[in-house]
This record gives sequence, structure tokens and C-alpha cells, in this order.
Amino acid sequence: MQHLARLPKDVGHAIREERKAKKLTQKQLASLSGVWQETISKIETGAANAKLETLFDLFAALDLEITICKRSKISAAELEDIF
Amino acid sequence: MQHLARLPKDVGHAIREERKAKKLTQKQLASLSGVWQETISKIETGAANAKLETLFDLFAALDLEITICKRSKISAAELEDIF
DNA sequence: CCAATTTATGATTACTAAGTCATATTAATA
DNA sequence: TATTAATATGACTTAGTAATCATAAATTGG
Repeated sequence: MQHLARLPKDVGHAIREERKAKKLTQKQLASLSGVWQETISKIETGAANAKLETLFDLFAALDLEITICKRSKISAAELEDIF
Repeated sequence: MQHLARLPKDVGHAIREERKAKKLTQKQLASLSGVWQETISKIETGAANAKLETLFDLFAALDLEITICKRSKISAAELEDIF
């Protein structure tokens, strides 16, 4: 699954979905990533303007990476088919 | 051009390359994005642990977006050929 | 080379994220 | 529905980012 993010809150949504896809609780992800459960909650709900390092700690724990590229017209759904 | 980012500093590199590809100075990007030239410098050189909002301000000004997905084995170079 | 432009660095201030602990709210399940 | 587990929220402290101004260092173009 691939998540397009153009706004900060999109990142929180992606993290929540990936965490749930892996059947992890916030507390489990916290101990995997070193990021507090409370912080994860705020990031997932969009209540936080997280720092890059914090996000990458979460990405690493969830085995995620990001690609930065020109805004495309193709939808995220269509992109999925490529992968 | 597509930039894979697994570490915070990768994001700074990507921003710098995209800015240069668009032939913009840091000052020009600053006025486009609302982010200070000094801040852009720190982000590009990896000296800053930037906040999400700041990065998205820069992404928007550079017409970039990010996709979050599972870490792949395919290299960034190979990915380029698809796009 | 020199001058102009661009980028980096240093200091100060204001703001806010993250850690920390406690607890309230919500969701899941026995 | 009672109990437990999961998530959200609140307060406080610490630390570090971003804005801001000034200027140094590096780069570029003539």
C-alpha cells in the first residue's frame, strides 16, 4: 500500500494505517520506535507538527520509506497497480 | 526525478536538488514558500531537524509531494525508469 | 581577480515538539 | 456490562526549531 501525502495530516493518516495493517498498538510501536505513545497519538490524529527525526523513527519501525517526487496527476490508486 | 529518503538528511538533499533543477536560489524559494533563507540552508545541509509543516511548505513551493510506502529492494535509479 | 550574488553561520527571542507522568475517554472482549 | 486494554488529553519541563537580523564565507560572473 502506498500513501500519497501533500499535507502534514496525510502523514499521520499513513502512519496510523500502516501501524494497524501490522496489527500493532501505539504502545507497541512506541517501544519499537522509541517514540512515546502519547506522541504517536498526537501525530496520528494530526494534532502535532512533528519533527523529521521523529517521523523517520516511526517509518523505520514500520519498515517504510518515502519518495519525494513531482506532483503527479495519476492517483495513488493507480500508482498501486505498478507496485 | 524521484528521491528516495530513509534518513532525515535525504530530505534536505532532495530539496536542494529540486531547487537547483528549478534554477531557484534559496532566497527565491524562501519568498515562494514563506520559509526563511537561513532555515532552508540549515535544512538542505542537514543541520536542522525540521518540522513537518516547514517541509511541506517547501514541497508545495517546489511542486513536490511525497509517497510513503514499504521499503523496497528496487533502487531509486531503477525506479526512475518507470517515471 | 574583483564585485556581486548566494549560501552559511552566529546570536537572540518566541514558540512548540517531545518526553514524562497522570488520568480521562474510548474500544474491545470476557 | 464489567473489566481490561487502547487511545486521547492535560500539565509541566526541557530542548531545539524557526524567525529575525547581522555578517562571514563561498560561489559565480564579468
